[in-house]
Amino acid sequence: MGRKKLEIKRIENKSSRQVTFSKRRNGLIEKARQLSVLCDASVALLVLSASDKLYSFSSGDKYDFSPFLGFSFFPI
Amino acid sequence: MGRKKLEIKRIENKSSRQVTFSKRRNGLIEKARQLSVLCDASVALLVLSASDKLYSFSSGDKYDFSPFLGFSFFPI
DNA sequence: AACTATTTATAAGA
DNA sequence: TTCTTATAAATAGTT
Repeated sequence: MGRKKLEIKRIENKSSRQVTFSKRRNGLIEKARQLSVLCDASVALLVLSASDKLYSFSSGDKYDFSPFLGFSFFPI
Repeated sequence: MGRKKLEIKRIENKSSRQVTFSKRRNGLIEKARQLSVLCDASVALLVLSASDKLYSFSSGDKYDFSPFLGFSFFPI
């Protein structure tokens, strides 16, 4: 999508990468929410930026992912 | 997207809901993968269908979400 | 942060 | 249910 087709490989330019991260992270979270609503599905999504900021979504109806996910999230 | 605009609320027709689930689940997983590659982000995604089938994605480079997620996933 | 030209995702239909 | 296609939505590059 967008003015040009983008190859799916690491974006080398740092500011472009940050802008794309912000746009696509928001898009992904919204898509996750839509899937859970439209299809009665439980969805948990965690995104960790390269600078270790955490963004997440969890549909908390039938199952609840969130309490444990905080702890599951660890460096290897 | 698609022939008509779709309201974001539970799809009542069961077969439509299943078809939409399958399409959007695949789309969401692909978007998660792209975000992780493009932006050097760690992403973990869990999707549980209404009939309790699990689908997941995890970018396993800097952080590894998957081992714990299996256990984090519980009915409330 | 907004815009908009394009690409991509997908709702219906075949 | 797999493929097609018209259309809605996301977003890459621009301002």
